[in-house]
Formats: sequence, C-alpha cells, structure tokens
Amino acid sequence: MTGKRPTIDDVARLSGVARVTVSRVLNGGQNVRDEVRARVMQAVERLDYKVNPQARSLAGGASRLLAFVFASDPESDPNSYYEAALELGALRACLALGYQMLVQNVPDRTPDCHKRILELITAQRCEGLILAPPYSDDMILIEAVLAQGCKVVTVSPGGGSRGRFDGVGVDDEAGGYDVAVELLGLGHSRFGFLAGIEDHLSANLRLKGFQRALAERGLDQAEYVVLRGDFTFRSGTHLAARLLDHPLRPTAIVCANDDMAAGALSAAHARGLTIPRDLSITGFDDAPVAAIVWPPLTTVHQPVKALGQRAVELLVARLNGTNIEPAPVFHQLDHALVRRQTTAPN
Amino acid sequence: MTGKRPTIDDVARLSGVARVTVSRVLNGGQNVRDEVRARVMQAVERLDYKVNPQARSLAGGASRLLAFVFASDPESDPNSYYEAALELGALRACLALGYQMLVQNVPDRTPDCHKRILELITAQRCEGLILAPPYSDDMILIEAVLAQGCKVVTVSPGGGSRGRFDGVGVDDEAGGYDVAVELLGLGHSRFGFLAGIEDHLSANLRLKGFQRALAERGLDQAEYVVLRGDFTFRSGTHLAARLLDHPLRPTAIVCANDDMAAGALSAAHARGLTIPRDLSITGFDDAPVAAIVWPPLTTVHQPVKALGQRAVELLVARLNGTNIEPAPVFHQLDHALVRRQTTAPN
DNA sequence: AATGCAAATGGAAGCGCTTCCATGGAAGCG
DNA sequence: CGCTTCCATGGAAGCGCTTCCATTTGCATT
Repeated sequence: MTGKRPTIDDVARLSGVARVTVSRVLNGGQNVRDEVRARVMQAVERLDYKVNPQARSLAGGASRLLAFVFASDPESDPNSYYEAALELGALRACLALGYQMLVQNVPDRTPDCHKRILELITAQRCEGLILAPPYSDDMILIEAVLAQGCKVVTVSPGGGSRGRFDGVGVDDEAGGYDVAVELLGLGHSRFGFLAGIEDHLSANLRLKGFQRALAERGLDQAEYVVLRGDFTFRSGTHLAARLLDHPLRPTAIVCANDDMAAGALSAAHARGLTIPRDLSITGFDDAPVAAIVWPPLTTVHQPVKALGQRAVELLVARLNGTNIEPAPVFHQLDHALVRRQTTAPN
Repeated sequence: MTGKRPTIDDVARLSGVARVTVSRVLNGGQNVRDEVRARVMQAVERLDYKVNPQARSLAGGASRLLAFVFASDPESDPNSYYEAALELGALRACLALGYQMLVQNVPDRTPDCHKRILELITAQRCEGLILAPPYSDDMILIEAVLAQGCKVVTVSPGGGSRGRFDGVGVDDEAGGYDVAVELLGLGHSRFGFLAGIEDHLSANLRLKGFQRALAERGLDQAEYVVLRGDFTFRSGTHLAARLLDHPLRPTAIVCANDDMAAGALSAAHARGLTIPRDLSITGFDDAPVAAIVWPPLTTVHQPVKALGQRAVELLVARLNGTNIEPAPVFHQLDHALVRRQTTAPN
C-alpha cells in the first residue's frame, strides 16, 4: 500500500544533519557547504522525498497558492477560448515556478461577486490573484484584495487599472487602429462596429483605436454605426442583422472579438451574401474559431496563452520581491493583424 | 492592513468552550449540545472565522484537494472545448462541496506522463483524481494512482476501465448508432467516417455504434471508409479531402467530434460543394463550434459540463464513503442527436 | 596569541488544526 | 443503590515544516 511518505526528518536522519539544514537546502538557502548540500540532495533523491506543501504553508505562512478568477455567464456554455487559453498559460507557468493555482469562475455582476472572490483568497490563503476582464477593471475589488495583503495582476486592463496596478495585455487601441487602417486601405468607407459590453474597457479601446483611424481620414460618426453586444456568437448574428438593415449599408463590419465576427459571418450567409465579395468582416483575438469558420476570418492575433504565463511570472516576481521595481508594471505583448479571407477591396 | 485572521482558539475563547469542541462543531461532529453548537457558530460568525485548510490538512491528513488531469498537445493552441467544459463543471461542483481542485495539463504519451501525474497527487496530497480521455483508459496509470490511496473517477472511459473503475460518460456507442440511423433514414448509403486517435476508446465506440447500424442494414465494409485523425480541425480538413477523392465517393461524412466535422465542412467549401445538398456531414459533442460554423452542424449533444460535475460528486461520495456502494459505479448521462443543417436527404 | 566576525549548523518553539484518550456527569439496569 | 454505559466536553500530543536565536567553527586581523 501507500506506506507513508518520508518526512524532512527522515531526510535529516539519513544525511546526518539537522532538520533545519535540510530545510535550508530545500529552500535554496545560503550558508550551506556544498558537500552537505550534496549529501542532503542525495538523501532526498534516495527517499524520493517531497515537501509537504500544507506543512510548509502552515509553518512558513507562504501558501504558494495563486488564484485565477474569470467571469463568464454561468449559462453561456463554454468558458470561452480566451479564458481557457489564459488559464492554460498560467497553469504552465505555475508548474514551472512551483506554484499552484486555484481557478474560480465567478459570474459577473452578481451581488456577492466581490465577497466570493475575497472569501476565496482569505479562506484558501492565496498569495496572489490573477484577474481576467472585466474584473481587471474593477478597481474597488482590486483595492480590497490588495488590502488583504494579496498581490494582484490584471489581464487586459483597459481603464484606470492600467498603470495603476500590475498588469499584462496587448495594445488594444493599436489593434483597433490597425484593423481600421487595413479596411480603409481596401477602399471601405462605411462601417459597422460590433462592440462588446461596456464594462470591458480593453475592448472599448479597440473601438477607440478604430475611431481614431477613421478620424484621421476625416471620417466622422456619420460614416459608421456602433452596436453593443456581449461577445457571444448569438449577439453577433443579431447585431449584424441589424447592421445589414441599417440605412448606412456598411461595406465592412468590424467586431470586438471573434465570436461576434463568426456570428456576423453566419448572419451574412443566412442572407445569401458572399463573403468577402459583398461584405468584409473582421474579428479580434485570433481564437481557433477564426480559422474554423468559412471563409476564415481576418482578425487581430493576441497571444493569450503567453499573457496568462506572463501574468503568473509577474505575480511571482512581485511575491518574491525579486527582479522587479516597486512601481506598477505593465507588460505589453505584441498583437498582429492576421489577414485571412473575410476582407477584400471594396 | 491585514490584521491576522482569527484562529480556532479565538473562536473557542469567544464562545467559552475548548478548541476541540469548536473543531467538532465545524466538522459536523456528533455529541455537541445544540446550545453549545449555536454559541460556537455565533462566534464563528462574529469573527468571520474561516478554517485554515492547510492546518486542517496537516493535522487531519485530509487535504480536500482533487486533481483534474487532461491531455492536450501542448502546441495545439486551446485546450479544447471538451476539456474546458469538463473543468468548468467540475469546478462548480467543487465549490458546492467545499473541495478545491488542481488542474494539470499533462501532454499524452510523453515518456514521463505517468510519473508526472503520480508526482502531482503525492506531492500535493490530492485525495482524488479525475481523469479525462485518453487517460481514462490507461488502466496501468489508474491502478498506480489507486495504489497510492488516491481515489479515481474516469471521464468517458471506453475500454476495460468502464465498469472496472468509477466513471461518468455518455453512451458513445448509442450516439454513433443514432447518427448512422439518421443518415440511413435520409437515404445515404456510402459513408466516410473520420475517427479519432486509437487510444481514445470512447471515441472508438462511436465508430462501433456506427458500424453496428450499418451492419443491421446489411451494409458492409465495402460501403464505407474509415480514416483516423487526431480530433483537430486541421486533420478534419486533410482527411475529408482524402475522403472526397476516394473512389467510393461518400454522400455523408460522419466525424468522431465536432472540430473534425468543422474541418470537413471547410474542406467541402473549399471545393465549392454546397452543404448539405452535395454532402451531409455530422459531428459529435455539440461543442459551441457546431453552432458557429456555416451551415450549423448536425451533431450528437453530450452534456460535458454535467459530466464534469458528476465526476466530482462521485469522487467526493467515494471519499466520504457515504451513499455509495463499494462496487465501481458508472454514471451514464443522456446524449441526444441535434439535427441542424449539415444533413439532408440523399 | 588574543580578538573579531562571518559562515555553517543545530535547538526549540511554534503555525492552526485534528486525533486519541481521559474525565465528569446523566441515564439505564438488576 | 452500586454498577455499567453513554454522552458531552476538555487536555495533550502531534501533523511536517519554517522561523528565530544560540552555538560552533574557520580564518583573517591586530
């Protein structure tokens, strides 16, 4: 059967040193002779010893536990690609850094969402928190978590959080700008924009960038119409239908994410339009769905997995206090326009 | 600042009882007068006391920690819908039951995958393990985990594991059968089947069910061709192309999952085929992508989130030893054929 | 040779909880 | 009425680790 795991004392005994010395070796401590260190490591090896994280946490007050919190409507079936990829990247970094991560899905806007998050970190003694949008812009929440002594890294903050707290993300505003420039270059001049929910500030930046590009060309609000969805495929189909009926008759539909773009594509198909001949459509994120729909979607690639990884690395650096300045840090990763087959000259 | 969390002793002091009594109350113990119990609970409330899970685990030997392990090629970008939904369901159940869950992505077939999983559960002191395919069919691994004293629940086991260990899943064989019957009913008689990887035994059952239906109609191997992919969109496009070039000229392509079906759809579009007029295509899982592609995919719905939830519930029941027979249990949830727009009479 | 100081080690005291065992009193029994 | 039995409670001993502090050792200074 199981046969009880060896403890630190077993290692100490076998290597002929005190328990405390083993602890030092295990924690990369200073002041241990190489000879002793080697002896201890050898004993660790032979016994196949693994520290008991619970005991370490209890004694040391460091749980080495992180939490990843994301919102998603409990009924919208999948947690989206975005969250899943973020999580995967974060998980990998945790593995590499010897941390563990609790994942919690807290539906947004429920009255007790703050309470639930706070409870999670206090009850489980989490040392760090990764906040996905739209929580990454919830400054009240962030302040509250910080006040508990738990470090925070925000993913894709869009508003006041950016610069004020540690974060990772891409330049959403530039992404929106790039899309607009591309379409303008193709000769389009009447646009529909499918925006996301208001709270999602970084997605709003995509709109802002889009608008800036248009303004630079002297196009004003009369040449485009903005509709707000909730990032789902369904809202993409509904809203795109409204856009297609709009008196402006847009020649291109720009979407704040890929799922809505897929919805727009589907709505266009349903009307018998040929894409991209009759209408150009763009997305944002470069989720797998972007390559799967027909025709494959022109979109803005975002390195989501890398974002998750960076978030953890940043958090751990902050926790160790090593290799990081005291001021809030924002790690901006590169985005890239991916030209596929839903855009064409007008 | 933080101000240190209250401990069990604080609660004991405030309610005028011994620490043990508080512990008893907290653990739903017997032999406590109602009056005392109420007094303790009140103190807990007032202090906003939360047990320290690490201390509890250290003292009691019960970590209340579960692990969820899934395989996915480290480079195939997203962890798929299937795993993500499974995880989400499991996470929800954990929340409800007061357990925590570690999520680990262990790429399949790496030489040390068994070692990594074993290490995870011993090092983190996990009490239970949820194994997604194809690990759910890895009986050697399962036996090894069980030998460590860690309970296991398999998700969608397909081979010897089913019935031999605790598990949850749908009736994959019946699902495959249903698809075949549907297509047969529409007048199809020449089929292509895109199967998954060999190790994924429950996906093989889909093929088996499909074959059984054909056999019942007296169709034999001459009327269909089976190709093996790896469940990805890409393999769907490649394999479907081969199928379309095949001398058999199938009128319907049946896929072992939705991603491959989406790939097949895309390959068909690329050749200018009109779906479903020129070709019928079916998937399996009813992942979000099934509704997103154009035209939306006829597929077999699988309650993946519920499966994850059930897996945790089953695991916890086994851990508590309550409300469960000693023999292995298999919880089979319902599947359902979802008729959308990629199937038509031939 | 005496002094100092840093590096290397160990002893002891917990971290916050549960488990085992002991205690006192109320109830049950002949 | 003395005995066992059961219930409700508390005392004490750890779970496996880290932290604080004391001690020992080596070696450069004066």
